[in-house]
Amino acid sequence: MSEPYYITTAISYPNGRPHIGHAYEAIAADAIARFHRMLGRDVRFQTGTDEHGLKMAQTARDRGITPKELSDEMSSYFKMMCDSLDISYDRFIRTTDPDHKVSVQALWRKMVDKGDIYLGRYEGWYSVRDEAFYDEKELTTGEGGARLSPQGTPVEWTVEESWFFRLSAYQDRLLELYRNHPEFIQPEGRRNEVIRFVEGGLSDLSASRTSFDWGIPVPDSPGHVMYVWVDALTNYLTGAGYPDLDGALGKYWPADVHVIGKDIVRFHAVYWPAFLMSADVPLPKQVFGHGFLLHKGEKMSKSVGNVVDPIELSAVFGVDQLRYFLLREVSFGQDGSYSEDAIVTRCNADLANNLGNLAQRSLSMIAKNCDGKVPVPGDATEAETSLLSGIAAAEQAVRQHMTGGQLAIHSALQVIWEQMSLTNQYFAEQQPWAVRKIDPARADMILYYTAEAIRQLAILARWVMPSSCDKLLDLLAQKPDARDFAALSTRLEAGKDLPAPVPIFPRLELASDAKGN
RNA sequence: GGGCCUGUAGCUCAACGGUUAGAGCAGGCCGCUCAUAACGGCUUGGUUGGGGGUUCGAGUCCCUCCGGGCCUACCA
Repeated sequence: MSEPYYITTAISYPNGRPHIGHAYEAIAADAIARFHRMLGRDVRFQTGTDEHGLKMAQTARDRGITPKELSDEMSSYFKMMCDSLDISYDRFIRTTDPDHKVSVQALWRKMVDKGDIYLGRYEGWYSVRDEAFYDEKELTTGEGGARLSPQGTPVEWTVEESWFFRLSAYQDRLLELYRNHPEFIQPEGRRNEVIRFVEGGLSDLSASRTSFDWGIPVPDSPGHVMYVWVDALTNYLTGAGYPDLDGALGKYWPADVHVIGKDIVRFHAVYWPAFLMSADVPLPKQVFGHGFLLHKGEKMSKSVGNVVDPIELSAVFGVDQLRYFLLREVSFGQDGSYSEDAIVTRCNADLANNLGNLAQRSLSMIAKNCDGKVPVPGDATEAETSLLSGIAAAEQAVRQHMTGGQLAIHSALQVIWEQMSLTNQYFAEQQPWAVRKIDPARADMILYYTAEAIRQLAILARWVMPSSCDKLLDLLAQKPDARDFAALSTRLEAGKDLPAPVPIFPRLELASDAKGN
């Protein structure tokens, strides 16, 4: 069996509908997962929802339904988003899944056995109305000097019993991990921040709550439910069959990469490895903190009203168009900016004009002049040789960008699209439409090599735009099992019947009411 | 308060301390007609945020100022 590859996204907290940021993370992780599948790896890709906690319980109460009913509904929106964006998850995990409870409680017991869990007190300013603790500096002073929460509700100093995790004991081992495995936290900037944070000293972590009950119960401790991060992070292990890592799914652990947003790097790069060290579970190989998507350079927020529904966007511009745009336009790891305007510009230039039109013009020439069959290649000249060797070199560059620990998705795409431009150049220089009049065999040959280049380019881009590239490969009569990187070296078969060509990437237009958005 | 990152052509970004700072998109001109008014060629455009310094040589290193962003911290 081929080498396992386990990749996860963060699980989303479904107290609202999914937004473009959720879509971005899912798309990026999906592309990486598909890339490794095309490389022949045995890929396991997991995403899902994190459903416990106070907020969900409150919202459910407000709506007069049970937390489970609420999370069933909300989780389904996230699953629907994944399905409509062609996210090829192997499991959509929910923290309310029965096996997750088993997994979390097993991990907890291991940490208890290690002596890393102890009973203590969690103290702070607590608002009964908000059911939340607030930091001193968040408070405001109301009438008569009363302390108020940011929501204006009264707070009182509250002492709550809580189980604590002995995080402080892991400072040295964590620093050693970061030192010995620079690739553990990526990108580089995030790594530096985490190191400085840990160097500054670690406090023990409150690991249970008694103020609400919508969560996974702490074993043998009535009234206590698991703190959110113990619960949520463990989903990655649950997906590998924990506590039975010798089972069918155990081969996927340790995970190759957790793809997450930069805001939760600390939980994944500090708490998570500490929990695992405590429980004697091998550590994941990498935590990759991607950047945020900004709308025209500004943060998205409900109050500004620039929160965009990814499903709507993909319905307007196309799923693969959205996928391509996000992965090509944003430097993976950096923050990125998007706008409908930018999507249209980028997709028209790269997809409709460069790739789509190239395919359409060459394939329709084959349809008209070659009886709809793959023409005979003949003996390649310098032009054809360098065309294909350029693409072969690009494939190597793409592999390096995607497997070098950097996950430079945008660079990989850039390299592929350079080859598309070169193929357009080849086609224009060779002028098969003119050559046909004086040397039909040579014209056939030009069309053959152009089609072959398109076949290879479609394979190279397929992990980013699965359905469009599959359509393109359909037009080249390629079988489903001839679409991975291994198939790059098997040339088009002359004489094979091709279906009538159809345009794959239509030109996009900005909806008039969306101009400038 | 401490620390990190960043500011390069209208836009998005490249440039091991080394020849006249590059590319894509956008703009302009020309060509072509096979194609989704697409493609190809040529081209306009930057005192690399300001100032100072190190160096034979600085976008690249150092200092400082200005403008963004982020992490972190119990100064009222």
